[in-house]
Amino acid sequence: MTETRRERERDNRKALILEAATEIIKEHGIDGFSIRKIAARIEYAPSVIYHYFKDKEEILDHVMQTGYGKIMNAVATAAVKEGSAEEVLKDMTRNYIRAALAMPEEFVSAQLSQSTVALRHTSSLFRGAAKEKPALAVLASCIAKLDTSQGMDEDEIEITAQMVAVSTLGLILKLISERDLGQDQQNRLIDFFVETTVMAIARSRK
Amino acid sequence: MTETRRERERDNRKALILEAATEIIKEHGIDGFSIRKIAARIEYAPSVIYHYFKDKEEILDHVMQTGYGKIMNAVATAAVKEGSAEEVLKDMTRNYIRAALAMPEEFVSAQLSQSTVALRHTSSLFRGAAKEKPALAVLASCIAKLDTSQGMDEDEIEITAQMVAVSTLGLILKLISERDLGQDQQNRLIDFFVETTVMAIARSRK
Amino acid sequence: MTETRRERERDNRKALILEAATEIIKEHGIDGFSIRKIAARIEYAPSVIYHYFKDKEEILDHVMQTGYGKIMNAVATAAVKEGSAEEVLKDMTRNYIRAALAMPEEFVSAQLSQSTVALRHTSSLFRGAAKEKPALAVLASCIAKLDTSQGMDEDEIEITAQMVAVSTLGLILKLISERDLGQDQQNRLIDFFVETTVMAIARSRK
Amino acid sequence: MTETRRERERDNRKALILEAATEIIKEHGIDGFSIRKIAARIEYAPSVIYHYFKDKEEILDHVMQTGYGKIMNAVATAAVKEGSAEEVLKDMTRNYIRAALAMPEEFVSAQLSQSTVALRHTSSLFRGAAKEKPALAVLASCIAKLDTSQGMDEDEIEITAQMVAVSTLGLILKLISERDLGQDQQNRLIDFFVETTVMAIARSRK
DNA sequence: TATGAATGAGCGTTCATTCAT
DNA sequence: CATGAATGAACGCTCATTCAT
Repeated sequence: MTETRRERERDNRKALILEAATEIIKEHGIDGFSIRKIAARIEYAPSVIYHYFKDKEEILDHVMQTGYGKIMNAVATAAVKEGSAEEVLKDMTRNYIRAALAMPEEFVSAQLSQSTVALRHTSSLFRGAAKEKPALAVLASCIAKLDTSQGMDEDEIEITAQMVAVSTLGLILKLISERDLGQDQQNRLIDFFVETTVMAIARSRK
Repeated sequence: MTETRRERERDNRKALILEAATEIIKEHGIDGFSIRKIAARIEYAPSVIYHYFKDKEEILDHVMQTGYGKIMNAVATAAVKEGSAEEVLKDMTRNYIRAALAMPEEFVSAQLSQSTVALRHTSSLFRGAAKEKPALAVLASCIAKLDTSQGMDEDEIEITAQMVAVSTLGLILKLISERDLGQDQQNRLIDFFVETTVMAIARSRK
Repeated sequence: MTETRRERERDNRKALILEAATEIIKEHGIDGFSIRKIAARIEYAPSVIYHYFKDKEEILDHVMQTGYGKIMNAVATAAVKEGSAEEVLKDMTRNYIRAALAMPEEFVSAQLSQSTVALRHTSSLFRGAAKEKPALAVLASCIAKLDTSQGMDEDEIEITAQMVAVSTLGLILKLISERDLGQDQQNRLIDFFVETTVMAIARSRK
Repeated sequence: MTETRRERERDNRKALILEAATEIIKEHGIDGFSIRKIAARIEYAPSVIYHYFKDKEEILDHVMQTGYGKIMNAVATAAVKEGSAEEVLKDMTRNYIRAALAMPEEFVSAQLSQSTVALRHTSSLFRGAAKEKPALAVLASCIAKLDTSQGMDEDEIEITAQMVAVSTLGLILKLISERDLGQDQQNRLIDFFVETTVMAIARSRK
């Protein structure tokens, strides 16, 4: 029992640290993130952090994993909505973009980290990815529901989903990089992207 | 004569520094790049570097311009080739992807760096970018030559070019991230991407 | 208890740093003063200093406050003595000169430094300085007690105090510059200065 | 002959360097003064400067000497004017202050430099200084002409001149230190100082 | 005479990390 | 479990100076 409470407390403190880390990444970017800033924020000595995490990298890995989860939720939300397959696909893409833009630093670090931990989550181009990766699976199943997908085999659906995924990722990353674009232009680009991408798939077989 | 030799030697040394800088960026990314690392690599005192370049930024600028030049060359090569507009567009995209994959670390760090210097080179989503950014200009002019572009105004051509650019970037970045994919799958993805993207544009107005 | 010992040790170390800082200022002047020189002197790594002080400025502030305190003590000692206002004023001036001569390098560098930190402590010519600057306040209140001050308004008392202060400062700085003068001549100059200055004020309104 | 022309050219270049040095001190202060900045300004390589001057200090010494000369001229100008002794004394003091404020950095460095070269020029508190130091001589002769000086012996006149000199120096240094005072307050202080100082001497013996 | 190359010391500051307590 | 002390490396940059050419 005592054992369990201790563990709970320990987990609480770990969560506290990760929370602080996330906020710092949000505010200072991935490069401005440091153990000492976490310590300052949670009002502990920097060395305390090493009781809970091996090193800086371990913390980063945790933050990325959490971020990935948030994005997945956003995508999944669209998936369950009603409407034509086309509408659902547009919604999903839009949600994905919006969710990513809402946590730009976390997103970028998650997507681009070369750390093994991160790659385990984000790799999505291999053959069969649509079966292993939940995000891709949702996307693929949505594409499969389009009228035009009649006649597409599994492989083709997967690769189409992958193309949508990478294209969207490209847009998001550029939008994050060039965050000073202005709201108008940003919306214009997103709208255009969503419309043309979905339309392109919808028409691809006609 | 002596004059010229001196200049040559000076240029040699500048090149040496830039070379070292490029390697460091390859290994440590743009953020891990430092004057002192250059100095260590070329086995000179750090202060020497300031004989040849005003500051860190100037070096970065040179490196990025060089990298950018390589990419531009690859793209331009396709631009002058004969063939239908569609063929040229496909070639250009392919060349862009290949060129980027040939210098992955440099490319990634340049594209994703938030540094002002880097952004100066890579920003391409603002309105009017097609006029300022050579790479985008080439792409736009190519799109303008497609049959389907009849009736597209300048704005629409620009935003289309931007969409092609970000999508391609997304693919490249993922291909670099997941470099263990295997040659076959990589080719398959690139081919599919190029075909569907160009086709999508080619059909967009019909 | 342990708590207290720790604090004591911490304070000890802070004092050690400040001591070293003071010595360095003595030897190299305020502009030759550096964090790294402190570190070298106390034989610690430079970064240690940042455990105890926020930055260079905070250290300078402490050092100057201490120096200022010594001077103030000397002046204040005279202020509480009995005797005619004239006598007190003479004593004060004399004590000020003596105290300054006892810590020449510190005094000079503090008085002449253009650093914001130093100026914060030494500026005294602005309107209203007599209210903000303790040293000037003491001087002004003493002047106000002279018979001749009848009829002087606050402004006039302040500016008179300022004139006494700058004149005395001038004497001190020259005495420090020309430290090889010889004791006799030094005393002669100080005596003459004190007598004539006080007398000049004492008679100014008659 | 050739010899002489060479020498002339050499002197020209030395003067050029000193001129540049003076400007730099004016603009960047004594601490911002550097060999490299001189070199940049005269558009020569830094190392050239070492052909003409042993080191940084030698340049500084020259600059100070020149500055001293300028001040002396300002004081002398007043000395030859007509008017009552009191008026001349006031003018002299005012000119001295104005001249010093017009070249603050040079003045401060000259007055406070501990370098032997500088001290040779600025020392003025020793007994007999009024005979050796032109500036003090002028001041003393002026004081001697005041009505009140009847009965003052040489020694007393000298020490009075010394007191005027150090007091004025004190005012100047503080005015330079606190350069942000505002023109009004600066004028107010100078006027008050000149009036009260001269009056104090003029009345000292009555 | 003048040059450019080069050095080495120095600056304030931040950092991840270790360790004894 | 938590602390504070401490380290050593790293950062960009400026400087006075030397030296071979």
